[in-house]
Amino acid sequence: MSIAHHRRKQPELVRQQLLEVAARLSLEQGAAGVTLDAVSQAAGVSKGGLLHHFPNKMALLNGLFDDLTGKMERAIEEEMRNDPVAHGRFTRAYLSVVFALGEDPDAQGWQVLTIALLSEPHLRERWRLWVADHADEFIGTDSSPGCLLARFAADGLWLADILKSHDVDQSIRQAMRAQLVALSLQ
Amino acid sequence: MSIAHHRRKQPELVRQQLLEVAARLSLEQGAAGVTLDAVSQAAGVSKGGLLHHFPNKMALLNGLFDDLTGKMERAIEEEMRNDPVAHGRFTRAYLSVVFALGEDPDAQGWQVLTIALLSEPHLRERWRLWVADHADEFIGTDSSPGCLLARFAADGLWLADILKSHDVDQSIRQAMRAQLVALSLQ
DNA sequence: CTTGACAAACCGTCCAGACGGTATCTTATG
DNA sequence: CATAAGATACCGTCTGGACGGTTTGTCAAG
Repeated sequence: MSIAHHRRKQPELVRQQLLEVAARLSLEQGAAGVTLDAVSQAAGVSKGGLLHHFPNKMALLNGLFDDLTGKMERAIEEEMRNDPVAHGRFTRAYLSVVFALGEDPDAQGWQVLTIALLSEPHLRERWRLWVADHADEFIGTDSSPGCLLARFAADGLWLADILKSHDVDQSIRQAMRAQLVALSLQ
Repeated sequence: MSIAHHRRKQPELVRQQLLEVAARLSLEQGAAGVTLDAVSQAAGVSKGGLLHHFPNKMALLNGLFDDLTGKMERAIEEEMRNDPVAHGRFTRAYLSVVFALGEDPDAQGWQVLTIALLSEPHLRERWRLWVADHADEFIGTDSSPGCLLARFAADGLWLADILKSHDVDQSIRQAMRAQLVALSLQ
């Protein structure tokens, strides 16, 4: 009986807090660091509390996946609304979002997704479905080799951001982005 | 006291076998499937035998890393030897190796590396060093934005191969490669 | 007073690594 | 060359701890 037991109940807030903490832990300590004990403790909630919101660990990971892909979904839609050119519209939105990811220091929750993604075969499958759905939806405008290549390059940059493996100068970064946008139009 | 205890001793062979099995397990069951018990059993070696070759689990993972980056290293050097043009030579070799990876069905051991890489912070650091070393070594010939972009795109394709997230037609694949080679020359 | 939102103790399993041993190989010495 | 003396390559069991999940209890709000 402590803290959360006596404070005003805000289940949605606690749920969000749990997801946030899970993401942070996965970044700092690797996917292996995401244990029910660690997450619940870091979120200031008991293990039972965590399991009340997510009945098992996979539910927690799925929650993370839904949360993050949901945000990505909305960000992409937002970008697409401001793009008058049909051809390659999805690809350019994708570029915007991915590039922004690397520049926003507190967007690390996204990066965590990729890591968990690769570790968990189940989430790999969900990601494959996500990609297939979008490739299908925008097959008319974004299936050219140029678009595909641009998205692959963005993924590569994403990976580099996650691993912090390259130190890319900001101006070069922008030049690369311009080149990829050009690719999406060809 | 069985099998390997009575057969002629072949430490190097056993060591190789252990690495191979570890890679296979990681692919089939995810990183969590790489336990000392599972690896030793699948390799036909006792747990003690495994721990004789690799004093702890991290040593095993490091062994995997060394083995795979070593192979990659040699493959790249081989490719570079056959390339007369200095500018972008490393990048083109990198492209060759990465593209070949996705086409060779039994090169899946490589893919496992990436997964373990992202999961383990320690290996992430080692990978960062590997990249930094090579970027440094070929700074004179392969540091142009075009080269960087080409390598990022290759990484993205690599990721797609691992996740099996995209179904890229073989002819499109080759067209993309040609375009990336052109980028490495500009 | 019922129900949702937690707490806290507990359980079974799995896993990394330690340990004490045994079999085979290598090397040095007589 | 023979062989003793180690060094090296394994075997198989045990343990302590971590981790996912369950159960039971508690409190606050409606």
